[in-house]
Amino acid sequence: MEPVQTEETGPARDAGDAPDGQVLGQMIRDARKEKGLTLEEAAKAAAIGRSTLSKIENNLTKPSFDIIRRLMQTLDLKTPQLFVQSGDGDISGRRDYTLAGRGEHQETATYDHELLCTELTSKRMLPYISTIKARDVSEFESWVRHRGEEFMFVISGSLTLYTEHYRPLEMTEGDSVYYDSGMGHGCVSTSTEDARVLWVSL
Amino acid sequence: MEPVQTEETGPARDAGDAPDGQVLGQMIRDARKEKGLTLEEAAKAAAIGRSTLSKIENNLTKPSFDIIRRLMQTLDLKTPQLFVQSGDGDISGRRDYTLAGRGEHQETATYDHELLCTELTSKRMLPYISTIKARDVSEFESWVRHRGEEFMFVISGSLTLYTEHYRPLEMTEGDSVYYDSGMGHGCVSTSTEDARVLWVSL
DNA sequence: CAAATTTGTTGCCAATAGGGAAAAAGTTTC
DNA sequence: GAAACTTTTTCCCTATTGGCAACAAATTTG
Repeated sequence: MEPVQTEETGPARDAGDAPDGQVLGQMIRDARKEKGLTLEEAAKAAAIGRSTLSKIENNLTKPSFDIIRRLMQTLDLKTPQLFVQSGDGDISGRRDYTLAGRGEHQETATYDHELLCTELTSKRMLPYISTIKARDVSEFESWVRHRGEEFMFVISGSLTLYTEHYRPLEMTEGDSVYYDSGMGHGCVSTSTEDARVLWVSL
Repeated sequence: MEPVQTEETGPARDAGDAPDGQVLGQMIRDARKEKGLTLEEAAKAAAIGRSTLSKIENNLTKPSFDIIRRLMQTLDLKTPQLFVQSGDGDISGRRDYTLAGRGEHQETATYDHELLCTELTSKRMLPYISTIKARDVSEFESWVRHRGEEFMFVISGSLTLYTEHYRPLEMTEGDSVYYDSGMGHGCVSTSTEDARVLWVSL
């Protein structure tokens, strides 16, 4: 079988189509419409003037940071979309898949990582499958720690997840955990076979 | 066994400690220092005046949206932290886990979703395990479609993933895919048992 | 189809952000 | 410890934002 792995088709990159200069207003307007709010309602909810909102939606003004924040709250806008910059690209209309066991391997002292969907470089989440090599906490010289959030799902085996501020968490097949990866953390296999987990970090 | 599921300990919520009025400057300063940049270097890199940056760091001015964006690029600031509002909070120092099969169920015509780690409401990724009920594309009245990115991992069984712009993708246990969820998409089980997948959307 | 009401857009003006340059504070060097 | 240099803060000024209110457009009502 060939290492078929990635495809790049479809509407692909709409380069300069980011909230940069223009589209921001449109995004906000869409969000507002989607919630079925009028300018006045939305404006009041966000505690800003309706004119201001109008101007923002028509790109007649570059909103300030806190105005944006208020709008995000009101309209349930997710941060990511807003910050797409033309250049660092989004994944509009893209797809990438990885067959079981065909990810890109990367080994450390305590883990054996298999990065998934690596062809899609501009994606925002980082998924990988890891085989836990560590068998004892002492094998970690230092905690893994990096700003962001992390989700972990136990594919097979069982393990203990150590996280700062908390007591160790015993996990087995099918269990999952979500945590602030800014906290130090590390996994240790407790099953006879090495535990395998799926990690998604952000 | 009791429905033990979530824990809230550690440094937890620092309530009004959000970038709201004050802390934003501190965050930016920290980020800059961490990269070992001087005001001038950072300012130049972000294409803004050094005085401006100084004022922002000292909370003497409320930066505009695009200034913030430029800074985020330059300083590798992640969006989430910046937008934490006192109230909806971030997940700093938090952790939440879900034991196998104990997630919050949510059913649709074609899927049976089990939401994971739901106690951590302010998390940015949305992980859930789904059992694919659909057995034929025709069962989808319309594609699922929502702005964002999505990662999927096949836990068991096999399925066909239909996505707009692409030919259907056959997947089995251990395969994974990452795609723009703005594209219409839908899954159909092809194995005798219903396929189970782990989804993480953003 | 005109009046009434609601929704969205434009002027206008006070308040303030952002940049240049000078002053102040902090470092290093001799 | 003063001089030389670097880094940060403070003024000052112009450009823009954001809100109020008047205006225009669209929708509803009688």
